[in-house]
Amino acid sequence: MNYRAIKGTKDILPSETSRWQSVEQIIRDVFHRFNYKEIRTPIFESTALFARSIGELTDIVGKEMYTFQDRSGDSVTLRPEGTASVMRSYIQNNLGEAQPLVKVYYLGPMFRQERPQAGRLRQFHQFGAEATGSPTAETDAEIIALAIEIYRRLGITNYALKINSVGDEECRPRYKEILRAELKKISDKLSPESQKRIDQNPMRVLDSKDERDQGLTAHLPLIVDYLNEECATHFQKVKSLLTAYGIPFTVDGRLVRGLDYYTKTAFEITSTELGSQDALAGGGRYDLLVKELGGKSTPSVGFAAGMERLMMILEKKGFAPSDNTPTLFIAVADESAREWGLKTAMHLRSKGFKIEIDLLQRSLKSQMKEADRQQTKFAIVVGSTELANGKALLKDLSKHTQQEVSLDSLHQFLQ
RNA sequence: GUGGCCAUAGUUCAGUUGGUUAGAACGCCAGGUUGUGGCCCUGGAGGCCGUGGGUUCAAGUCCCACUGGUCACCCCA
Repeated sequence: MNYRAIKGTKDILPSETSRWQSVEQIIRDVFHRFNYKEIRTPIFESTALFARSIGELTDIVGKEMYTFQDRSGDSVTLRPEGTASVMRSYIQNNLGEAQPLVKVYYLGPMFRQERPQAGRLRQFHQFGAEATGSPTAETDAEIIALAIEIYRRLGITNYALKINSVGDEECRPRYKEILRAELKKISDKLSPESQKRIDQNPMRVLDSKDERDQGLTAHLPLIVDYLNEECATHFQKVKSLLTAYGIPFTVDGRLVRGLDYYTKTAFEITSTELGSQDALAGGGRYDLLVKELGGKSTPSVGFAAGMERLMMILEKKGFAPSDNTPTLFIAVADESAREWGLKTAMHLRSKGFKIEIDLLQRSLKSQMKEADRQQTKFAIVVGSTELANGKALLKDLSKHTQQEVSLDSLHQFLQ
């Protein structure tokens, strides 16, 4: 075989697209119920946008981006996530000037050059939402509830919501210093990865999967205990709203987001039905980002979720997509009926019916087999006799019944 | 980037201590009173056994490399 899809990319085949479309439709519907409008941004942006927003020191920017020079020598990057582009667009198009709160969602491919594994591809799909312009805890709670509602609608049950507050530009640096000092005391016992993080991003050490690290850091202070009053009040409000909404959650004081722009609320939704890549969705508040990107200081909250991971669960659960099968298969018994069949197919399609007809000049038996394979609701067999009589047998393929119908009023029987 | 496992028809797999023409199931195609699906029956097409080296009288089977896949680390959705 000469050509294969690039490592870490996948074809979504005709046998799978119905399921994807159904799921996407439900996701869009939930977004619309919360009055979020879709935004579609380009899938590539100038490299600097991502470096600035996601953070120069993150793994995403440091080693996972598809970055290249275009023919004019500009450095461009395939988007590794959605928020940066949305915020860029928000600023560029002055979306915040038309209304104080802008609520948008997106759905589309993202790109990160990681080693592929279960639930992790190089081109993958994310959906997400951003609510920009509100500092209130109500907005954080809405974003979380919105994400949860999508999973609820899709019938996902084995998930867990973890939340945390990562503080703001005032209390977080203070906490980081305290934590850093504590980590330095045990630094020689920590994993090499964690040692590196002590200076760069000490909070990530608490998030380490390494069991020895977890044991060593078990008793260290958590940021929830060092929040300033504003952050603490905000966090409290988010929690009480989630409780009021009937959304179960656990506070995980070690939860940290991988992108640098988060402040205050951080959350993650994980599923026990996935492999080691078990995060279904993640998000939080990022009050500093818009200003960081050159806009007016504007508070914002959002989340992003992985489509493939969601599809993995839904496929396992046997999620049934909405019906896409043809309504009628027109089977022609002889040459005299072929042209009639083709014309009738066109006519009925224009009336809004899903019609299939054989294009391979196959035998009647083969046509019937094809109708069965396609799981069409009805099949009709037409030959010279039927054309002469103006009547034919319409067969209900699942009920195994048939009735004589007039060829002129076929559409009346196709419900 | 590091490591484990895997690689045989379209698909899922079986291939005995290396030993003649590489098999099954499903799928596909064609038939089964020349105008009728699903079940059943019969027949058929379809494999340089991932690629390249090596060991051997003999390699799908053993060894090495490469490529690809997969899972995990890492990271994250």
